[in-house]
Amino acid sequence: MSIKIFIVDDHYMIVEGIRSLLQYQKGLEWMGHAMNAASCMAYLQQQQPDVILMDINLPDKSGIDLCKEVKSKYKNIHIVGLSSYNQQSFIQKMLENGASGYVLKNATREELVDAIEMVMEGKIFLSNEAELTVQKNDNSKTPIITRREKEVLLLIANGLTNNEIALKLFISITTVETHRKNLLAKFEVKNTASLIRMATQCQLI
Amino acid sequence: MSIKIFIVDDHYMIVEGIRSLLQYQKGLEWMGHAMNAASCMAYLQQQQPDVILMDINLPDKSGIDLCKEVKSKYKNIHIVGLSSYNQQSFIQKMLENGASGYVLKNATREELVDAIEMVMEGKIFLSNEAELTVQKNDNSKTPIITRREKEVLLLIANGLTNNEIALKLFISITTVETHRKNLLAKFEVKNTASLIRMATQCQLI
DNA sequence: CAATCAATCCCCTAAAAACAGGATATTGGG
DNA sequence: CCCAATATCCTGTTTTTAGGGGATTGATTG
Repeated sequence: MSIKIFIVDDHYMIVEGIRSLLQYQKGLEWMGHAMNAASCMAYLQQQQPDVILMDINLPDKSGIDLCKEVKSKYKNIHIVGLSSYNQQSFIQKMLENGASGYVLKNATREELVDAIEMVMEGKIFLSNEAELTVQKNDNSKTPIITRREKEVLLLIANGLTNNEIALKLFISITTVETHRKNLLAKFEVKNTASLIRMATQCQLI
Repeated sequence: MSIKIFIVDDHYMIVEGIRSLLQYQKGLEWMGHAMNAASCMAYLQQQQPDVILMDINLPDKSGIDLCKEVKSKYKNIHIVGLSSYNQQSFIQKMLENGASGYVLKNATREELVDAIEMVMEGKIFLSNEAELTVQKNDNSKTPIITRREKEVLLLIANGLTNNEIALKLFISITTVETHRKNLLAKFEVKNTASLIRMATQCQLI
């Protein structure tokens, strides 16, 4: 029985490219594609593929979120993340949200087919380069910050002072100072400039 | 006579996708593709296409540089930039370096064909969204800063205090403060956090 | 249940940055 | 050569951060 493949990507060229790469591959059945998260979910109500190739960047919501949503409703669907960015944080988040693999958009046909077959066997597949990235950045410098801290961080990035943040969040200025203190500690920096810089690099802003 | 098309992109999926999109389009002839700048230049020594679709991000050099190189040797080749990023700075640099058009990777077949035909007529083609970006950011908010100011900006971004910057640049701390003051004024922000944020957005950091 | 973590609040001091309002060389381009 | 822009320096005041101590509450969780 063929493995049923579905693609979610808003780039025609990618969709066409994958279709073209896979079309004469036996054992695979092309079910179609969606260009955004909403139509993907709508499609899944009618039919379920075995494997979804899913772009990280969709117009209506991030592939990372969509991944979670799909997996929570359809446990048997295997998801392979698809992206041109070889960024550790994305890879990790996709896997945390239930993805079984991650393929870069410069993958070859062989890599793509491998990925599909491996995730069907319940294994994890990562593109060569993606795997390297994970290893290289595994002891990632991105600190774990709490929800509140992130909130404060964003407001700091927007140029608000501690006082303004306090007013906005209905908390004491001393609390804001504490959050800020913790952020500086977690990012291992000693002032606002570095904080914003690091946070930007960690794509938290 | 058919328009001869050549593609430079290191993503198989994109190359396949474009080939697939254009293969039954009459009036177009697919010449082949290169996966990097070097093999593109090598190919051009043998044969010259009419239009090159060129990715912005290549493994060995940026499409922006390759664009310049190709145009300096082969004036008659029309170049269409190809990218998933809809970033004004890239678009502008491609055009400055002799590109005739810029297409996003989520373009439809029609858009792609339009682009190719338009640039062959010597016109400029920009994807709808790319055009919007150019317009929106044309009166760009990126302020003009002096060499010294940029130097100071970078050091600020690296987390140095005014004092440390003063020591490093062999200038008085008051001078650093002045530069900082001017930076805040030019970026129209009122503290370091916003400054670093804006500077990052303007890709100055 | 004890322990941990998140979020809140407080005090204190010193350092740093923001803001105001100047001045003075230097220099490159019209 | 002159002017405008750049870079430099100054003296103030006020606001904001950084960094050092804490403490309390509530939720989560092994």
